[in-house]
Amino acid sequence: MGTRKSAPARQRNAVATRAAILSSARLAFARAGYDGAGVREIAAGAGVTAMLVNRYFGSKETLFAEVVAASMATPSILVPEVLNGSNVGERIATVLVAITRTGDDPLEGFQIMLRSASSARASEIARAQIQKHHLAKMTAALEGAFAPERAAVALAVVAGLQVMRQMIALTALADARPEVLIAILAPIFQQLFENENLRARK
Amino acid sequence: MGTRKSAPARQRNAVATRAAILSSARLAFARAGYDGAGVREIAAGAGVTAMLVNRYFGSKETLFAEVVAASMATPSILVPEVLNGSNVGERIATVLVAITRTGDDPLEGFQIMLRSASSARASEIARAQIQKHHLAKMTAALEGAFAPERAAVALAVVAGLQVMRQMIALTALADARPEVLIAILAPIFQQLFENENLRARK
DNA sequence: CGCCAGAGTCTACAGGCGTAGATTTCCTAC
DNA sequence: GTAGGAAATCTACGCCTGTAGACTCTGGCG
Repeated sequence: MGTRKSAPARQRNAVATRAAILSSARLAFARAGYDGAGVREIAAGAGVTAMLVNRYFGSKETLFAEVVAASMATPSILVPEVLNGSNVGERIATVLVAITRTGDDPLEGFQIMLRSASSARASEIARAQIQKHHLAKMTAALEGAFAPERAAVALAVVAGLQVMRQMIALTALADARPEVLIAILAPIFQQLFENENLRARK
Repeated sequence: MGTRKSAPARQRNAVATRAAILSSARLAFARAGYDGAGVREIAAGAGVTAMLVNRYFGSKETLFAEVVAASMATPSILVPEVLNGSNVGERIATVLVAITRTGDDPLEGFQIMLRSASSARASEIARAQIQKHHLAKMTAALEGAFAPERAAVALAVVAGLQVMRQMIALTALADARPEVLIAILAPIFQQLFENENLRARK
């Protein structure tokens, strides 16, 4: 790897290096969580040394915060545009089932959050970002009573499915035929996003 | 056996010590997950030294497996007895909302699993136990099509709520009035456990 | 062509981790 | 009352962690 001569591509480029570190960190945190991913490992993934990571981001925690902010800022499903129209439930369920099968990109932010949930500090960071980026927009897009709670429950269902299907890998979920899961999940989201269905129960 | 003198309590008692270690480990794993809980910390919680832990359980991983097995074997909600009768959804939602408010005992097994989900090995252990203890019984108790998938989705919803409400602590969920959450969650479980609602969609 | 800011690395520390082997302490049964 | 053996501890090893400070190298500018 360390060919010191003949200028191997980006050799002394601050912005590119920073981006490489950020990208490597996102991958590492998604795979191992905040505690599980080491600074040296992240640095190696970006082709630099550990110290450079701290030189650019100050500390591992700051780096994590930046990664989470970036990951959460680029959503995904449950975006406002999808929350309206007919067949909400089925449309969301279809996308969600497809995505949680392979562990695709769009839910990387959730993945990082879930794998880092054992660290109190990391959870705090994730909560702030999820509320700012996801909950706020969803709540604004929802009509009817208890929009924040319904949005949060929807996120919880997504998180739960991701945990059980991808991380724990329950066979019943991992091996299920997509149509079956969609049939089960669609009514859940339909109910959460249909305004008529909810009324105050004071 | 009998307390011989004054009260050094358990001083040299194998079974009591073993139980104390197991109990301390359950607590530690629930708070910090598999990677986050250290053997020395677990030992200190039981009033012994680290080496004794390994002497009794062989290794940290074996200890974890035993803790998970014990925690999962003593459920909790979503037991077969509750899955029948009318108002299933509302009954389950009520219990679940009450439990996830304080982080009570019954879901300790889930807590351990969720906080340890970043470790591949720990997830594997948790999956085996959850399938053996929870999924098997729930599936047997459910009638209608796709019982395993419906049971697994129900567990996913429980896990998601626990993650978002207790670990990430989304304010919308943590501060919500119980009646509101129950009103939102009840139809979800009702739908999952009502047999008539599901039909093959091949 | 020389130089210098800044990109990048090296060495090192202080501490934590899981665990292996030898050693000490105490309960119990004869 | 004493020997046996289990219960419990002590010391230690090798590895990994995050990060601090001093260091070297190099690309672009005057």
